[in-house]
Amino acid sequence: MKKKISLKDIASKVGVSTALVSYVLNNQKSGRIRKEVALKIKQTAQELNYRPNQIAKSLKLQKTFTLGLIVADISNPFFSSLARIIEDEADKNKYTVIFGSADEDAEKSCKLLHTFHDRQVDGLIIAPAENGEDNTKYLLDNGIPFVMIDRYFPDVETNWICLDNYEASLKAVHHFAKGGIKRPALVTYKTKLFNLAQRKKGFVEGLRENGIIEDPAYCRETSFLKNTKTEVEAALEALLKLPEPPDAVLFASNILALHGLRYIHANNIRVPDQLALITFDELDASDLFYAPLTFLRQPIREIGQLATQCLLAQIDKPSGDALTQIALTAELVVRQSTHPV
Amino acid sequence: MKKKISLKDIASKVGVSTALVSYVLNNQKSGRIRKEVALKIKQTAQELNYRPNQIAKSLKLQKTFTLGLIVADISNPFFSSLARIIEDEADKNKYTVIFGSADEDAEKSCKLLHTFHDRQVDGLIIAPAENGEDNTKYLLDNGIPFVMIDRYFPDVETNWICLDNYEASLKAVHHFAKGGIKRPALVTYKTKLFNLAQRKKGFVEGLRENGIIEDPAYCRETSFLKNTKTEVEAALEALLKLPEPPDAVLFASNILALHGLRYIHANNIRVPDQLALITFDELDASDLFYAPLTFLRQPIREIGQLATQCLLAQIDKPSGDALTQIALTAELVVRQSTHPV
DNA sequence: TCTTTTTGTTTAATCGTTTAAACATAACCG
DNA sequence: CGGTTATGTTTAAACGATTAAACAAAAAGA
Repeated sequence: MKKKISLKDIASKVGVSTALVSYVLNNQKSGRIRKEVALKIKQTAQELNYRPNQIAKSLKLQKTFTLGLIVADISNPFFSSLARIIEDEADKNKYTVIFGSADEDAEKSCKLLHTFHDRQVDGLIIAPAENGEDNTKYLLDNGIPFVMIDRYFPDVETNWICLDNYEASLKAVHHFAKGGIKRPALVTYKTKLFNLAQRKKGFVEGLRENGIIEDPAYCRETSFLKNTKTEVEAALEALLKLPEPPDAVLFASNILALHGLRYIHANNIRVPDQLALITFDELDASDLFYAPLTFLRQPIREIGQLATQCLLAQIDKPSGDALTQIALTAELVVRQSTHPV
Repeated sequence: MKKKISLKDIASKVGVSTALVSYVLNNQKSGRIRKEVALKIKQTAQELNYRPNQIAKSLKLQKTFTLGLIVADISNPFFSSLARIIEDEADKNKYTVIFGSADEDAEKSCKLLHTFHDRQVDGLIIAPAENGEDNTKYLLDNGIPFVMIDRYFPDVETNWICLDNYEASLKAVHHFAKGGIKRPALVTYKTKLFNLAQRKKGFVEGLRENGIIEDPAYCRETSFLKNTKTEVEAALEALLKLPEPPDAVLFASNILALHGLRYIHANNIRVPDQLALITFDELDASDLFYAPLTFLRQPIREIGQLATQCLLAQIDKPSGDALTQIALTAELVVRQSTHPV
């Protein structure tokens, strides 16, 4: 790795002090510097292709212009889309993003958090893991600016930008009911994560509002961290074997939907006649499935942008202790999987 | 942002110099330091929850333990999967990854490259953009370790880990031919990028080897950067309107395939009877399409791991000027879209 | 002419580490 | 006992920037 040109190199070439070079290149003390000298410095900097060492700058200024992004898995399309939007928004403000996947594991999340803090990131955008309350405390104790996305802990006061998951599920069930569905089922994860809890709660409330009796047999929870595929398959199999099988399923995430659809497809289950479907999040597959899928679209762009803006605002004005807590509305995109043609 | 504990804090609390603290915490001069003092320092560090400032460390050591990843678009599942693998591989070696999306634009790519270089990344993994040869020169001139993935410039000597795209296409055409296909078409991008050029070349060679006369009408190139969707649709429409329409299509990327499939689905084109299909890369949709898709699977894990390892090796031993250039084999996953059941 | 102000530049400290070299003090040796 | 060696710790420079403060010289004012 060839050594980069430093202020010193320019200074010695021009025959001035590094201080002067720094002043000139940062357009400071503009009135006081001899024009010829300033010009000479600028030219030399250009000639030598000078670019400031951001590490040195960061150390001195106590600011890295770096944001840390902690998600469950960057290869999950939901998070990678979010990452892209955050990247663009950060870039607009001259920030760079470092990322890490925590695999829904509070310990990994904690490790990443430390790694990023050690690197002096100016702030963090986090999709926290289950049981990640302690991590949050660490962030708060150390006054590290951060925003949560996708989920949050209702008992901890933090900034967050999330979907209104309760309302989204509710909307889904109402849509089912309007279409004549009598026994909708829910396939979700077994987890305490607030966003998923709310999805379930909304589902249950939806049943109530439509006068459908809640029966736990219609609400299946699969392992969150592993065996998801086989458990989703098992869940569907169990549902379909019920004396009165459900006539609709709401999948609480894109991953669940994907596994579920594979099963449904492989077993020639007729959608929507035999089973109407709604999924959280869109899949590539959503409109390619023989019965294009009705789904709840998250406003990913808004989430990413608001989260980044909220974070940057916090970084710029650490005093502002007003919390930003935004629950955005999901759009129900209606297609054939709930619409017998 | 609360200030972090520094070596100085520990030093003054214990009553020794920062040097000693540094030696102790880095387990250096182990023989020479009084055990009680060492213990005291370690305890105090623990108590105060000391964590070294990586920025300061980076500045001093001229090493950041950071890798830069430049892809076309982090939200493209191909690249986000790669990103995840690179992340894990980097993490195993105590590196962190910063990423940027260049949108297949050499200028954006150049900007990212500078941003990352300014931040003193130890090396870069790059999916270079069309006309990105100059960027490559910059990297070489400055002795910045880097590896290319997915594509490379055959005229520039660099490290790269890519798919053997020529062979992959060839394989696809042979498979078509074996299935009785007479007039396979190709839908690809209009670009000089080597990987896509090779995909085309392999396709053409496949035709030749199977005694099919090459006809430019069966090889459609869509805009790379925008309007891809409409151009793919137009391409398929044109193909199907030919006096002798193709009986198969090879899509040269996941995005092309996605647009193509939507068109095919919307227009009730029968797969594989009317049109057999092979795609580069898997989609969520691949096995959910009513005729599950035959596709060319890239060894993403291998690409990511080899690229990271190659980069780290370069960083550790900059003298080693032997080039790593690896073309990996695609696996043809055969399913119904080329198999009338 | 002597102060005061303005103009232009340098000095030196600082950010938080690392590390060669210097410096004490104690132990060993002939 | 004087000189060497071993042991334990500190000093100080360095990484590459920023910036308050000091400084010097020229211009303005009294």
